[in-house]
Amino acid sequence: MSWTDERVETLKRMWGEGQSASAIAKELGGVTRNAVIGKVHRLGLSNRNDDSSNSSEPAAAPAKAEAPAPEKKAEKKPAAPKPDPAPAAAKPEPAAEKPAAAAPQPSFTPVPRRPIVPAGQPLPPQPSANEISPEALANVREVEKKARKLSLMELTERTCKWPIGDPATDKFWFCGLPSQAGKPYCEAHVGVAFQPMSSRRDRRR
DNA sequence: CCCTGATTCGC
DNA sequence: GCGAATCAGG
Repeated sequence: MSWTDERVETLKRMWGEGQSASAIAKELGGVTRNAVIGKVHRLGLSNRNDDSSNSSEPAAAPAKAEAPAPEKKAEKKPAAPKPDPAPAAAKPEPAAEKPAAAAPQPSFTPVPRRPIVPAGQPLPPQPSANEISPEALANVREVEKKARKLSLMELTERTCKWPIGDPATDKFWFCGLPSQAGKPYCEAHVGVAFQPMSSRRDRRR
């Protein structure tokens, strides 16, 4: 498969939507996520540094006498310090108001909403606390019906640790569904626990 | 172990 | 330009 205009377009669209490279690769077919990532980089889509007024200087501009250091086999420490300015917060979607009055409420509301204050100017927004998409909440209710109802001891690295019920009674258990990679919750619960998903551009490497 | 994106480098 | 291999992190 080659990168036709159409395929590139799909790539751009999905990447812009915050889709993962593997998801995009799956959608396109015939390519691996590596291929997608590679393409994304070549297209200059990886970082949101759309510096329109920038035409030269990739990153490290050798002022004058810069030690070339060919270094054919740079195994470790390529050394590429790049200042990463705070990413501007993006607003995924407006979301509705009070989608579910009788939400499950895991007793301690694990909703670590990300502040993300773009050291900028006014900061008037101050959105009204929660803004979870109705679908997400509906999904959660659905998911909790088919929770595996695991006990604390049954939880593993890959089980959703979203608590359900009242810890003070026997009517308490954990979701237990397959958790998302690296996350403590399953997909549905990740959806209500975390809003953003794509602002992870801070690699020190 | 699962996943994510980032980077390198032979082709 | 391409993408597998590898790396780094969650």
